[in-house]
Amino acid sequence: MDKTYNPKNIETTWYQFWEKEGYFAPAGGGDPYCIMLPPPNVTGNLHMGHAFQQTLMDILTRYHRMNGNQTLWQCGTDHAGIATQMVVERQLELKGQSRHDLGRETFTQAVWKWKEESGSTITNQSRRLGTSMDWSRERFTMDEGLSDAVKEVFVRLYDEGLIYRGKRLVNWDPVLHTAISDLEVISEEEDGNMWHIRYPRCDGKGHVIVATTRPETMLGDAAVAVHPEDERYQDLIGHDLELPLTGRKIPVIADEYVDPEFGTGCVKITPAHDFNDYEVGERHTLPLINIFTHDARITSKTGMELEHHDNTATRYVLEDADIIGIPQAYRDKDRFEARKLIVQDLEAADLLEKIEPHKLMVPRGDRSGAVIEPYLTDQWYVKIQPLAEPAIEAVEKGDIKFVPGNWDKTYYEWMRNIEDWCISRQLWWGHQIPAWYDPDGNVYVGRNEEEIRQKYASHLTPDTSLVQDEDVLDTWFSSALWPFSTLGWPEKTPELETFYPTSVLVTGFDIIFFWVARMIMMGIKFMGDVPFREVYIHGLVRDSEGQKMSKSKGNILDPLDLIDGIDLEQLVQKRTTGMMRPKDAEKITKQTRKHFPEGIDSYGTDALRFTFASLATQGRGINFDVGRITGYRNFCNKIWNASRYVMMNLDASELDVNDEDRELGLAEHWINARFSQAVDQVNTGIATYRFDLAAQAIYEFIWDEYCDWYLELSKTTLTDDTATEIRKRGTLFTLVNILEQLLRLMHPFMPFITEEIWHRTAPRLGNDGNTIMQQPFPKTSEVTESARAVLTEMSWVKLFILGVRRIRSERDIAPGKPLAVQIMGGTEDEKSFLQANSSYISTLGKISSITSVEESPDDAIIALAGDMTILVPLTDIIDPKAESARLEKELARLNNDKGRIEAKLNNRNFIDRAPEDVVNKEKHKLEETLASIAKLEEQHQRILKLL
RNA sequence: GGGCGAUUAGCUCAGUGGGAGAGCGCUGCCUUCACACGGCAGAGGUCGCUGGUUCAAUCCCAGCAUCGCCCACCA
Repeated sequence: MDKTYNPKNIETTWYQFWEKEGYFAPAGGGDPYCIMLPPPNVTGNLHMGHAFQQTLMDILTRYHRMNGNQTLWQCGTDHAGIATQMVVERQLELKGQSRHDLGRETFTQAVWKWKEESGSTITNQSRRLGTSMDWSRERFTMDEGLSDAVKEVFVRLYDEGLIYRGKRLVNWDPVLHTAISDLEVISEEEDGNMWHIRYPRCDGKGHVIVATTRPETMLGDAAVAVHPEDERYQDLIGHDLELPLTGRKIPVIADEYVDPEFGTGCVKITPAHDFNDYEVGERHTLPLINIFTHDARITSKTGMELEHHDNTATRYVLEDADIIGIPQAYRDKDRFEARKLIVQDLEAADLLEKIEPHKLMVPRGDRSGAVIEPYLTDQWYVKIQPLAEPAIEAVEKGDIKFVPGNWDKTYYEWMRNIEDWCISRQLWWGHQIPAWYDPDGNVYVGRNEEEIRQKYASHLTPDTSLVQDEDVLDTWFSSALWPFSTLGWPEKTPELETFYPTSVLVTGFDIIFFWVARMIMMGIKFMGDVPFREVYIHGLVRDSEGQKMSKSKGNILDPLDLIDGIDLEQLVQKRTTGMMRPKDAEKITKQTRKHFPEGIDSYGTDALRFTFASLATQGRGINFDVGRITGYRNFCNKIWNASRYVMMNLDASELDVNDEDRELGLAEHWINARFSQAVDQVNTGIATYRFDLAAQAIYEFIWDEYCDWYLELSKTTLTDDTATEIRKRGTLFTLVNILEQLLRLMHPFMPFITEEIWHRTAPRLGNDGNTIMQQPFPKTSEVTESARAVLTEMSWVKLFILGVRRIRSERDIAPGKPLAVQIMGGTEDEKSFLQANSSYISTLGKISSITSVEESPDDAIIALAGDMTILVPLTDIIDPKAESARLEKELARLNNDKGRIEAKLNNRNFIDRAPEDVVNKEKHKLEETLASIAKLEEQHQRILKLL
């Protein structure tokens, strides 16, 4: 074996082997265990969030597979409507083309082509992480099967009246020309102004002042509202105002929506361009006056008919620029340009009271960055209330459990205030809505045109032409079906039968609303059961300073760079290419050079995975510090070298470790008992999704127990010429046996290094299995009385050794110099511990002799091991001053303890009310402390004499 | 405005109603035949503040301060 662990050589080889052998597919007859991979965008790249999440899922998957479950990790990718379409549109842009130049069919073909080319990027990146997904079952949300499921759901919901089409205000992206959901709108505070505009009264009695952050929308005003009880404006209610610049008259209405305290107490009402105003308009039957085009330019359309708006009683949609009274100068102008003109004109007409700087929340599309416009369009909606109610109930009843538990509050909060889901998007890439229109505009919904012609044969003659709705469905519509569509629904497949409901969903809190809630609703609706029993919500990966990782901040870490390493120049280049704002390049370059002066080292997959596991605490933010991964890379090396030690000793010995005639010493019994405890901790950690605690248990066991103590203890036996053969065999066996079990314990966390070492280890124990993946997870053993005795004995032995080491270190005695040690006192147990383990103690403490004395010599340094006093007489080396100071410090600490315990025990209430065992514990503690103080005090007196 | 959460060693974070922990960093010693990606020993914290409950509070409760996130949003 090499002296240093080198992950590069082994990782891809093992992965290819696993995949080729089909080890990722469900097998065996155990209880099913299934995880659905949140499908990443098909054209995306694997980022730290994916890597983190997939590591956790892989740990669960490998763990359950080893525990004998029939385990499926269902993988696949998402077509990601807007994101993917934008990527391809950007490519066209470079060629000076738009999607309209190609036309819908050619464009979607181009997207498919791009999907075929780049779709494997992210899945291959996943493979580098060692993820044991069942690639043979990989799905894509626009697969034929999944598209069938989408149509099926749409048609059934429509037939039940749970999908409808309506003209409503939506969040309109004027760059992408599509509706987007509330969740895709990001509002951030920006600097703006508040314009105070005078609206003249028609009766000539002056004017009222309205304030707005968006003066251009005044063209679409349908009224001015005041609070019904606002005394200042009672005489105005019902009267008309002149709407400046348009020649229109608008009424003053009374509505409780108005806050009389705010501004002048007069609010302009623009029903077609503001969500609140829309509702006010609905209450007062105001017309919807649409002043914008799809590009958010001022409309120039004329000759339009008044359109009846059928959702409410009698509301009219006004879209005709002449009727609205839009001055010629504004028509076709961009909204921001129009704003300037309008403000100028108002000023010229002396209708502008004042302009105040004002901070406001500006809504922007999360994909395009464009300012979102509330805009009146025809869209498809899912009536959500009937679906939300059982979904809320499922969590209330405990059919679904959130981990950590308090996420259910967030879920309830959203689900109880949920509004109908707008599912149509004006894109070309996605599932086209299965609705067709006849020439009269009547709508027919069905799985395909043929079905519709049959279903509606009474309405349709064979020669009636039908045109399919141009819109596509929101990406999340198909994602919502993922837990059952991937298993074959609407067919009744064996996989569906076996794996639905799935075991757990592992996801970030950022998509609880987008995805989790919708899967729950759809799962209950169409499968009659929840899609998963548990939802484990993990934190989001941020940089070391807690900042979100983003291209524009230039703080992105690529998980593959952490695995393979990257030099500084390449890293800088990677971070500064393809940026939205090239200006930032300089700053990012500087920052990167400062943070990573040497670039990024190669750490290997296992170190990265272990880092992720150890970071998986319950917090919301996971701050990823590269220093952390260094520590776990070192840990991998530690494991590697511990194994190397074991192998070297096996090779050096002629003993057959598989011969069952062997004898175990205290160290062997001890490490076996400790191992069982470690397994227990790992089981608990995984069962409670505390991957950090599980990882910590592994780390501590290996480093602090197996390496620091057991390996050292084993040396005393193996190098002892007087040790018996069966004793040495017992030691060798325990070394390799614990190692082999450890590898299985660690495998879910670190698949590669464990597989590699396992193949060198397991054969020594007569196990010639093909892969560690298919080996059983280690079992715990019961903590017996004798195991407890072993733990007690060993901890005393350690105490003794630590005492000697401290004496050595604090008095600067050379580490190699053997010490003559004297002992005094001690309980019968301690005396027998010492006798039985003198070999361990002498070797690890580098002790030349141990003699028992009745009285302490004056010139000795002291340490305590329980009741036993350890003395090292060192006339030539001792510095009485230093030793006195050390003892004083130690005594101060003990006296402090003594004071605290005595105060407790002197408190009557404590004696009376505290549980008996707590009181006894304190009494015992006091005895020990007093005894220690007595011993140290005595020694202190002796040392003082030397001064 | 509504909701959720955080505040523990220089940094990043675990943790428990009854003796404050880890990793990294730091200090000293050690190139000892698994490992310097190492070994041994050590320094360092009034557990945000103020009250309350309790025999006992870093932990439970209330208030405050600071910070963060989500949702909504007053024109």
